[in-house]
Amino acid sequence: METEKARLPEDVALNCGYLLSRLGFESRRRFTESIAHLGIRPAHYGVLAVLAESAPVAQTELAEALGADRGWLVGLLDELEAKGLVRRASDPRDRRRHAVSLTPEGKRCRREAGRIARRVEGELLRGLAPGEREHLRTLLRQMAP
Amino acid sequence: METEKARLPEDVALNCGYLLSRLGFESRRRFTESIAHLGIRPAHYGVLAVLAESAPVAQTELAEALGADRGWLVGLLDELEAKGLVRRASDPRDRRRHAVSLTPEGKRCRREAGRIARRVEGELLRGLAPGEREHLRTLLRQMAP
DNA sequence: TATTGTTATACTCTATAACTATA
DNA sequence: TATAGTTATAGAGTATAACAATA
Repeated sequence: METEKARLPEDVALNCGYLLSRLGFESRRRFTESIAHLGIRPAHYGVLAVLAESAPVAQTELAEALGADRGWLVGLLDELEAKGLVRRASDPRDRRRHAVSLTPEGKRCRREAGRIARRVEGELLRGLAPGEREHLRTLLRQMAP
Repeated sequence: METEKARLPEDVALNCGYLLSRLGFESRRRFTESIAHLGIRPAHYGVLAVLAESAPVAQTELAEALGADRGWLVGLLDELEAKGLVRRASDPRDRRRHAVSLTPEGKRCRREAGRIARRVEGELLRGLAPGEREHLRTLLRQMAP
């Protein structure tokens, strides 16, 4: 048995895919924790954020804007509706469609969670100078599409 | 119902936490897919990589090097052992401890998966110039400690 | 026949705690 | 009593397919 401490090799620890995966997980974990007192999880926040900008909207379009499956969205909307944060109204012109929109409480929750998201981002980037933060944002944005 | 497409607001789409989480997930997804033919998942690769550098090592130390729980490691080692990629030998000086190490096949698998990791990283960063890639790596490393 | 919302299922990753055998 | 390994459980996130109502 070796006496030296076991450690992750450099080629892994410096791989951007590994770093992104690790930091991405940590980022989500912190945000989840920081909005828990609002009674929502990150996925709920995504729904509220889209609705704040584009409501009313049908569920399929909402799922598409989130890059998610429409079946997965149903449960989230059930929870958000039960909390009084969103409304589902059936569209009179096409009764298959539900027009989803935010309630006033939903709008407040989105704003508050948005403030928290900015704060958590600040904590996550605390090791970087302001210029570096913007450069990182640019690089990530460039990879994202 | 609005006619314009629903979309994610800018303050979310440009939040570094959101971008990291999204890219981290995508990165892991691609790597998982790319090593599937080796019969391992990313977590197995982490184990192999640590062992390639620091074996033999006890399971608790291995888990610590991976930033993981020792209970979670057990199942991974069972699978790796069943595939003939790692060996567990009981330490004669302390029979509670298992000295874990790589088999020759385990070493080969680690090298092959390492090559794949570099390739996947290259594909992930294809939108960035070489200098930008190194800058990104530096920024991520700076956040990671 | 195609689409919208719904329901069900399964699989992975993660977190936690309790159990055993050794020390 | 403390530690190493093991086992069991539960929750969240994701992916997939099949279903009923409506177009």
